[in-house]
Amino acid sequence: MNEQVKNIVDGVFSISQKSFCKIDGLLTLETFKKGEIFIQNTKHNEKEYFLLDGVCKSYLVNPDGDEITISLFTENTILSPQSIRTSKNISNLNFKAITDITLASMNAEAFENLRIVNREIRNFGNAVLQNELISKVEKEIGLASLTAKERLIRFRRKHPLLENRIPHTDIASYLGITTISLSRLRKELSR
Amino acid sequence: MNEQVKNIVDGVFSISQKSFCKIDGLLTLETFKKGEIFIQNTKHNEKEYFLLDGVCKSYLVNPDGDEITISLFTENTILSPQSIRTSKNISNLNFKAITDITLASMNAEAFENLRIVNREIRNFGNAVLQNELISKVEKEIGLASLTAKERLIRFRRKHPLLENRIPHTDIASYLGITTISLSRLRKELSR
DNA sequence: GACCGTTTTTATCATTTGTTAATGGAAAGG
DNA sequence: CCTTTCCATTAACAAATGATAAAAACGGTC
Repeated sequence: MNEQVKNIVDGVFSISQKSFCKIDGLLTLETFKKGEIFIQNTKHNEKEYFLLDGVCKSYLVNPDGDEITISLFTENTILSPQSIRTSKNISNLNFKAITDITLASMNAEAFENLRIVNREIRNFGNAVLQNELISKVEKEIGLASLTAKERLIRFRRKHPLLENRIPHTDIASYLGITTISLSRLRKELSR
Repeated sequence: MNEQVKNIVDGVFSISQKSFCKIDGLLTLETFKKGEIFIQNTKHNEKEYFLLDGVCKSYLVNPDGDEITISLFTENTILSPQSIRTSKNISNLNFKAITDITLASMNAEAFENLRIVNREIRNFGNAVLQNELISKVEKEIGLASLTAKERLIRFRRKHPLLENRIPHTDIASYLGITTISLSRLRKELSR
C-alpha cells in the first residue's frame, strides 16, 4: 500500500483502509524531468494525479506566447481533478514539471466508478473538488482586491520557501505581475 | 414539466425527457426582491438553483466592509453547484438578488442521489462543475494578464446590456477595479 | 576556472489605476 | 411633490505597475 498517497488522501478527507485499498489498486508511479510537459492543452488525458515529490505548475499560453501560471503544486498535494481540467478527455490546460517530479497517477474513469459505488470515496472526491474551487475563489479575490504586495505576502505564507526553489517568472505570472515588479517588491519587503 | 428549466439543462448537457422528469419532480419556485440576500455566508444552505429571471451575484465582504463580486448570473443559467460553494452545507459565499429574481430550486442531496443512479444526470452534473471551473479559470487569467480595459471589453462581449441593468459598483468589483476607473474606461471606449 | 546563456536586479520613464473630493442626476420613500 | 439617499461622472493628484534597457548574478558545461 502506498502510505504517502494514503496520507495525502486523509489530509483532504479521511477514509477507511478498506476504501483506500480500492484507490491503491489503481495507482501507477510516474516521474518527469524538470521542464517536461506531462499534460498538454488540446491533447488527450484521462488520469488523476497525486504529486509525491517536486514542484509543477498548470498554465496557459497567451497570444503573445507567454506562459500564464494558473496554479502551483508542491509535494503531497493532489493536482486539479481530471473532470474539471478536460472536456471530453481533452485537456484545457498544460502541466509542466518545474523541478524533477514524482507522481502517482490513476485512470480517471476507474476512479469515477469507485466514487459511484463507494460513499467514502465519493465524499473524498467532492472534498477535492471543493478545495479546488475554494482555492480558485481565494486567488480570484486576491487578484481582484489586493495589491501585488499583499498578494506576494499571502503567497509566501501559503508557499514558504518556494521562491527559492522555482524561477521567479513562474511566480510573477501566478501573482499577475511582471518579474520586474516582483523583484521590486522582494527588495521592498526585505527592508 | 418546467420547460424553461429543461432548456437550461439541455443547454449544458442534453438529457432525455425521462431523466429530466426526475429533476423536475424536485423543483420548487422561489422569488426574491431586489437587494435580498438569499444565500448567506456561514449560514446553512442545501439547495441547487436555476435562475429563471433577473440578475444576481455571488460575493464576499472584505475587512473594509466592501462587497467583492465573485460572479454575476443572468436569467437562464445555473448558479454555482452547492457542493463547491458550501462546506458541510454551510455556505462560503453570499448571494444577493440585484434585480427582482425568480429561481427554481431543488434539494442538493436529492439531486446528488439522482446523479449516483442516473448516468445522464451524472454527466449533466459533471458538465456543470466543469463549466464552473472553466469560467473561474477564464476570469483568473483575465485578472492576471489583461488590463482593466481589456477585461471590460470581454465583459461586455459576455454580458451585453448588463451594464445598463445593474449598478456599476457590482460590475467594477467583478472586474477588480474601482467605479471611478470603470467610469473612465467607459468614457474612453465610447469615443 | 572560464565561458555561455539565462535569470534577477536595477534604473528611468511612461502608463495605468487608486484616492479624495466635488457635482449632478436618478431612484426610493415619505 | 419634496427630501433623502445612492450612484455615476469628473478633476487633480498620488501611488502602483508596466516597458525598455542595461548591468549583475547565477547555473551549467566543457
